[in-house]
Amino acid sequence: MALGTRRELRRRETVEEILAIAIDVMADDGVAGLSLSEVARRLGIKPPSLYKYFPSRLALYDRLFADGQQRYLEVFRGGAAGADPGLPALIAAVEAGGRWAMDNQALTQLLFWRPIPGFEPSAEAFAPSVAMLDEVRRMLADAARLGQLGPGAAAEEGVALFSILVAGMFSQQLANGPHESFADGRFTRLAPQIFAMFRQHYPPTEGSDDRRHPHRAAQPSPSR
Amino acid sequence: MALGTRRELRRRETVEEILAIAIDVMADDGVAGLSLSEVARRLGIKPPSLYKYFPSRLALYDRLFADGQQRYLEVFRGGAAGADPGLPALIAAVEAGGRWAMDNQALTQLLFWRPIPGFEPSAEAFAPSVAMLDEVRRMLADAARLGQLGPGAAAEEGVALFSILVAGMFSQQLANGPHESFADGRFTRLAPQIFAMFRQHYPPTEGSDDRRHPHRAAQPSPSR
DNA sequence: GTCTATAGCCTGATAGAC
DNA sequence: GTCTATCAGGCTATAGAC
Repeated sequence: MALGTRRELRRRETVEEILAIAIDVMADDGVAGLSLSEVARRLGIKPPSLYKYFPSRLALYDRLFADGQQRYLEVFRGGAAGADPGLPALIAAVEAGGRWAMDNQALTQLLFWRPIPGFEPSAEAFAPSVAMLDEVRRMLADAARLGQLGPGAAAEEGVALFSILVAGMFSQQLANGPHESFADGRFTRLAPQIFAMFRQHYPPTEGSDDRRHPHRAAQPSPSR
Repeated sequence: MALGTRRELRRRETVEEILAIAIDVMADDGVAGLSLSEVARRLGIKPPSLYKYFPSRLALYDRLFADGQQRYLEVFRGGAAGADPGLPALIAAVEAGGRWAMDNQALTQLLFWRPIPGFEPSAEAFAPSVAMLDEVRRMLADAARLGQLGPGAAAEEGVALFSILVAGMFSQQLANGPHESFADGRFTRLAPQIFAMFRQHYPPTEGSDDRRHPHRAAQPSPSR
């Protein structure tokens, strides 16, 4: 359903407009300060008309959460795409995600914190978040397989520790330097040290297939 | 001024009551959902009466921020008090702070995040936060002096990295497991690993006065 | 899909009586 | 320091005309 008839195309455009305005309103008035009346005002319609597109304020939050999570996931994957597999891909992905987070602070707060009591994202809206975690786990497993990290990095504890590092970096930067860029931020610019810490905590095991640092444990790598 | 006449004592008590109720309201309705009317309702007075104690809603936030920061600092120092100086004191302090954070989530959000657009804590309210940072820096310097950590740990970068670790642990736990305790939380229970990571990143230098681990062998210095 | 009208709340803040 | 009265709005949401 919802094929590309002109009517439905127009409807989609309006929904996208509403979402973009809602993000602006959150940027101005805080995530919790999102109001349907203000969105309607900026869109040039009356508040009741919004109910043709979203059945309630919480439904709007849910859609914002779902779309934000989805966009973050895409940016994350896009960041990984250009880099070598394993740790380099993961680092590139986190950096791309960090730039997006600094450019989309209201959405990031909605995704990473819990600023709206009474709002629980629906399972559907939460799906990209689960995919995100899998993505990280997969990249950590790649890194372990490639001998860039020890095997523990891809276990539950490793994934949790990694998420703490990333969340801490984003949180501190958003709270204490929201106007600084990812590259220059007092906290986000420490990303390389953060990754170094993680690597030191899960160092590659001795005999692993480390194609990235072949000089370390000089072994003739058998050609396959 | 403000000596202990009966009148002023009573006034202080009322102010304390208002602050306690305000914290409850934030716990129920979110940090941004704090309303003077609701506070008045729960206190059993009419909203205008509140203005005898606080000149505005933002002033109430400022006082909540100042008191919260102060209490957190006291808990932090109290946690350090019982432990050996240096790293053990720092670890005990962070753990005490973490337990307090889980028990005072609304206040923690006000202190660590920026949920209220338009609210900037006054310099006065911010003072304990500065003292807090000094406290951490001092403890890291102690740890370096005692040979528990390398000297870089107490430099600006080390303090920032440490704050990222702590903020990440708190943030992830508050956002993803607010009902779990500090000891059992999926993220906060990883505190020992977090500290281990930090120590690995700033390992004690060779000839330092390491009274705590005199047996330890040389470690490679962090890559950089 | 837009509107008007309205219900039924809510808010922060001030003036001024007591 | 408490109150009433009031200003001057704000909000989500629904009913129903067009």
